[in-house]
Amino acid sequence: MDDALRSHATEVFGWTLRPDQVSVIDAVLEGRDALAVMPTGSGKSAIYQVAGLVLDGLVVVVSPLVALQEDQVVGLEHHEGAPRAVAMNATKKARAVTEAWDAVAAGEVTYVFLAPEQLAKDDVIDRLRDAGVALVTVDEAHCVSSWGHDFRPDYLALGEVIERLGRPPVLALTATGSTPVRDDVVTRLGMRDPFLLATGFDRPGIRLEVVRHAEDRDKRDAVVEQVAALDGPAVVYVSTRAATTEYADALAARGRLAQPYHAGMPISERETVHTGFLDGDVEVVVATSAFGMGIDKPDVRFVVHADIPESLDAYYQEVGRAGRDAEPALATLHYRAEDLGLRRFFASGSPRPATIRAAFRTVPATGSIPRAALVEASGLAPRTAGRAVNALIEAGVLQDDVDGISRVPGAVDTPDGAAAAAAARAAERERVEESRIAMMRQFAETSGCRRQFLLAYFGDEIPEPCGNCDTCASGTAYAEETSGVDGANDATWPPDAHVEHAEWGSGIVMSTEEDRITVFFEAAGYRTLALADVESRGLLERV
DNA sequence: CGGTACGGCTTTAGAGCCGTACCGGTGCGCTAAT
Repeated sequence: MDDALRSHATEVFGWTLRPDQVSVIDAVLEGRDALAVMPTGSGKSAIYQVAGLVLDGLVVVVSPLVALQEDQVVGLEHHEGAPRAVAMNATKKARAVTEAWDAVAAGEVTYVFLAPEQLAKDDVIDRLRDAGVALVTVDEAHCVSSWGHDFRPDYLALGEVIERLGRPPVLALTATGSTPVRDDVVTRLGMRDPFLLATGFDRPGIRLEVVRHAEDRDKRDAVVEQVAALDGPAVVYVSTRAATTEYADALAARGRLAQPYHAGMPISERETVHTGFLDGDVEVVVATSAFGMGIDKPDVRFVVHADIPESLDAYYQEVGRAGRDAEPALATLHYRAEDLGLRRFFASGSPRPATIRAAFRTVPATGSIPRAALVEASGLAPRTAGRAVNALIEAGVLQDDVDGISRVPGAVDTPDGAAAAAAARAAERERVEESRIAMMRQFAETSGCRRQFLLAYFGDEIPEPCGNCDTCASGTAYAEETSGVDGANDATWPPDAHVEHAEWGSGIVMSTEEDRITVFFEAAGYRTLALADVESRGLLERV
């Protein structure tokens, strides 16, 4: 990045770039793929915004929420001299969309914001490709991993979409992601040897606490008791919509300005709660996971989990909404082992065999069928069909390329075989999900330092207990930390090392403790092995 | 997987226990009815 661009960026956007941002911009401008894992508010958007100043062509930004797209467009419009930005989504009037596409075709637009569902449409791809795409940015890229396989299947097709756009460089941005999630994003987007920037995950100002409960009733009482006494903006996360109103009512009865928030509420009510929280008219938001992306309030003092999340990735993302102003904050997890049952339920639920067979039958033995035509011909609901197709792609039965969906040569070629292959792959996925839930459980039940555990999960290591969590306060974290990490083991099995296990296949070392090692296996999920066994029985092999 | 609602049962008339069925998160885009 030369001085001219640097000063041009400062002139247009008003900020000065940090070296880490520059390193990613440089990679992208050289035509390299890049994955940047940076905290919210650290200027991820600046990367593609600055790139847009010099790149010759469109900067396509895939964004999961329409609200985020609009925020970005408005933000860019604020800067005089910034290239033009448009968002394409279903909330736009047809006329506005037409005008926007005309402007794109005329070369008057640089940034185009859209959701992956827009990119599932052929005409959208054609228009973008004809205008010339210089960079594809996938914002909130962890959505590819967490939503792609079922909730929003179009996320999974992004890799192919990028090919069809002429395979420009790909920039993936996210504030979260353990190593397996990052690898998943890289694989699914088809990124090639990406430049990786992962800034530190530690948020030392957030105190971490876990409170264990045996009875559901006691847990509910304890949550209400705690939150009613808190002084400062708070978010309470729960796992069901019904619980949002139950807690909000109980807190309101205790004199707190508390409001529920979940995806089943009318948009206007959701906005009222959101803006009320920003303005201070709402002190406590009791929410499902719907309250998250796009919520940028710096002075949230408390994040209280009344129910345990599905993974440490989700947990830390939610916890990370506290204390963005760098002032002290508190994160409390109210834990009951039974609450993990709901998470297991959410993690299950694969397409039914009959659905898989129906989707498979629509794919010709030779040649291919476009996704849209397949959905039509299958007679299935679009979403159901999308999930089934994705399940078959993941199972290696079908493939997605420029012409559409086709059979993988040499793979199973009967509907029953396809159903069996999909079921086997789904079982593998459930094992992985189950292991992520198990990691969440281990975090909740550990007597060691919470932060050490959490950061190890994200591939960061801190040498000493943090001093700002409940186990450090009680002293158990120090008791756990016996003779320290064995340097020899660390050298043999360093974090991120690729290993092979006879039964579980290939994996990545997540962390090594004094007597045990945690490895993430692609097919089996997180597994913790005793180092003694690993050494004596040769369970793992470096690859 | 676990919680709740509900119907039926009982060493039977009022209440508690049991088994069973059902439900549970996240957002895009599009359509139909007002």
